[in-house]
Amino acid sequence: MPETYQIDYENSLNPAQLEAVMFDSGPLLVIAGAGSGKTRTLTYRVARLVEQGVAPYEILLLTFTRKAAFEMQQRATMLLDARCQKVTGGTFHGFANIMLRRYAEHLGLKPGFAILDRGDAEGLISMIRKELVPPGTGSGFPRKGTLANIFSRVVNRVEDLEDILYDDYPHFISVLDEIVAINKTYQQRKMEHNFLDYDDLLVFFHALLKNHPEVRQHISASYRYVMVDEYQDTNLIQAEIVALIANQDNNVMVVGDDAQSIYAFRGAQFKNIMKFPEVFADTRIIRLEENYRSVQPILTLTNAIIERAKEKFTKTLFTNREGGQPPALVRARSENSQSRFVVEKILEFHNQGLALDEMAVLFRSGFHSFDLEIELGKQGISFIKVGGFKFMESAHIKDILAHLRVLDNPSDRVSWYRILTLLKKIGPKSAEKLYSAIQTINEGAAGLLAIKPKPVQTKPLAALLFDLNSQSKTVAAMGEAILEYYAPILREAYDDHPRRMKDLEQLVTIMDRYNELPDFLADMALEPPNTSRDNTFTEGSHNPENRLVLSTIHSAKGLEWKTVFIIFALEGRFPSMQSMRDDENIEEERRLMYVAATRAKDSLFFVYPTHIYDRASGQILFEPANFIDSLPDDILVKESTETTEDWW
DNA sequence: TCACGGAATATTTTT
DNA sequence: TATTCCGTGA
Repeated sequence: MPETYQIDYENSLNPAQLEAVMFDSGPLLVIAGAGSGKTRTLTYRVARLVEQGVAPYEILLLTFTRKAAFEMQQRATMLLDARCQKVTGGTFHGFANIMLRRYAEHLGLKPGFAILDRGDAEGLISMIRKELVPPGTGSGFPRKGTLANIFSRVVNRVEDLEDILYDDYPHFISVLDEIVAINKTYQQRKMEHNFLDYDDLLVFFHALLKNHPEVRQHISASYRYVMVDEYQDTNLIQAEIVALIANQDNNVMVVGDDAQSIYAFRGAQFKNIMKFPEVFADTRIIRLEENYRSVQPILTLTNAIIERAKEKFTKTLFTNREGGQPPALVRARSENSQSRFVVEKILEFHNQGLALDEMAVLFRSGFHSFDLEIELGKQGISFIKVGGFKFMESAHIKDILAHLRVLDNPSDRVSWYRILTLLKKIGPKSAEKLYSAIQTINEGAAGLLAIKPKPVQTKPLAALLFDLNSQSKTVAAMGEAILEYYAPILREAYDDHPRRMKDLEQLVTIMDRYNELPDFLADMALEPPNTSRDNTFTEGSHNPENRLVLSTIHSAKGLEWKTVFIIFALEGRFPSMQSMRDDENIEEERRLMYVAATRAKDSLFFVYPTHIYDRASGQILFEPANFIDSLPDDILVKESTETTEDWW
């Protein structure tokens, strides 16, 4: 009740935000439109609860990335004080990991389980594929990455593998049996080795809450206030986890925007938002509709895009930002012509004083920017490309981690395989033999030393592992030793080894914070080190070197730029060919277009090339994206890069 | 059995 | 662009 608050909420927030922040107990759904101050609202509410006397550790703040959780904690701390750092914040996966280690025995799990990151999972799958499928099966068979995707979808969408294949990978239907067999072995092998992949973390945590009421009650009672960010991106399992944890007090606040749900391919159900008021009786719904980002002409257009969506919570965003030009749809005659148009415009803006990092080029898929990248290179415009899988690839980091994994879990076949094949003259076959020999000896990682007919090349590795195994070193000291051993291998394998070596040195610095090897390894899987040059770029802040941003739309979510170009706004590219089969997918593409367009503050351009040959379908693409093209001329200007219409 | 080079292939991404 | 897969020669 009306105490005096330290923070001046009333003057810092608009009425809708204020209502959400002051909301006391019970279920609350906040529908937060693009650019409406969603994060602000969440952080103020955390601060407010703490200020009012709620114990910080009784607040659970679930997000999709660690960065988001961390940022909110920081901001709340700045608003109030250090108490906010004690809020339990993290990702669904991170929280599941902690709970599973604590309650592992209830599920018959060993608490020391290792977490497989995406690369590990692919490695294991690839191994199984080689065992089960004869090598000649070639191009009609999914690659390891695709297999990992398929298996993950089965879990996240709670569907049969067969259905997933029919829906998303019809061209692989002919090898259904083999894929099913690989999946079965994959699931078995994880359990044999005490591995959990990312999906397992959620599945097991869900099972823990659902099948063990006493555990559930205990967890539920510990977290009396639950908050979930980006609720439109939760899948069924995550939504149930939220409901199970909240069950005790029902003090659960979820924040999201159904119009910005763009992760259906990994199981996100934007309908979770629609259903929230059904699951929780007496849900209070608050809409944040004031947009603080875009000028009116852009907002008019984005409202028009989303207005045509089939199913949505109705809301109309408004802004007080005056002025601005209507967005443009620009036709180019070829991909390269599109690239040159974008480059020209960027130079134009830049010459007028707009910094490069105030502009972004967005696209549906990573490869859409290839030609543009070349063109930018020619013009000497420096850029940074965000999105794609790069950050988890970094082979050198994985090499180091594999050495540590083997120490932690000597039956980790994937890691053994990795570190053995780094050695000269050791390929798959030799690695396999050595691995089984090590398992037979059963002396842990040091077992490598004890193998009788041992190839000479393994000697240095054996010595290293024996050394690490016998002496009790700190985690960081282990890292140092491995690094010393690994340096020559690195130098030979990569011509950019100095940069990679810096990454590794930083990895050792991170290791210094850990006392226990298993803790370090778990964190590395859940929170891979941000060492690559690309990751110097952080959300919301300007990239330090003032470079133009190229990004997939998925990676651009939550960010904003003064000027935004959306390229390949072309039927068959965006919306993508695969999505054009059914309505649900088309709707997702529409939301994706909405997310892309709402990134722009001052100017917005859609560009599409014509005469694009699509290899997969054999068609020539030339129609502009219908979501955009169908909009009335008074809110969208249609242009062409050619004044003379010599198209053919 | 391994290493290397060329060809084919590619949604979207977080954990 | 960059990664993965396959065929070839040592």
